[in-house]
Amino acid sequence: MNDLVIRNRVKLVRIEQDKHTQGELAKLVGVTRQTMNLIEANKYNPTIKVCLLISKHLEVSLDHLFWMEE
Amino acid sequence: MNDLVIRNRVKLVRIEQDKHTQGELAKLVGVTRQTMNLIEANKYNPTIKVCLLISKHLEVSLDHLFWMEE
DNA sequence: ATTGATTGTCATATATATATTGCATATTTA
DNA sequence: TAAATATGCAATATATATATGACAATCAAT
Repeated sequence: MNDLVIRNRVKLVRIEQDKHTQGELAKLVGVTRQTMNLIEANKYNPTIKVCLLISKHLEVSLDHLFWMEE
Repeated sequence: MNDLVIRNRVKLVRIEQDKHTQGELAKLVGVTRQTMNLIEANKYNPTIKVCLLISKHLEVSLDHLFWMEE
């Protein structure tokens, strides 16, 4: 439809916190590591449910984690 | 996987603002009215892209619009 | 009462988010 | 420097978000 891109700083925040591996976060959220990998690489457009779970486990707001670019 | 529910106040905010009809908001966001209807009825788990577009056009934060309940 | 606009909802089709398995490459740690 | 762990990324399968078209129900303004 539009060519706007969804970006996130999941990987950045996860690494900064040095608390979970990609696989651990995936497990906490309830998705596979591959799905988390694609989300972190900004190659997916995840559902709000997954985003809310990531936000919860990383303890940062949705708005801080996800945004739009043109 | 889990039985947690995603809720939103899209309809509430839209009606309060008295600015767009369901169909107009759908068009602005780039989805069909039916999709917007299901989102407003909390029967869908929309993608973050759609959520960000709704948030943008209603001019409220993601965190204010979407949350989780157990 | 009737018309027009808005909304709820159905049934079917398509696109894509997510799962599964597997393997190669980094990165860390002993 | 080897072994263990973490990450990136294929290919294919499945579940579900979204589209399409249509119609009934609700509500507002005649």
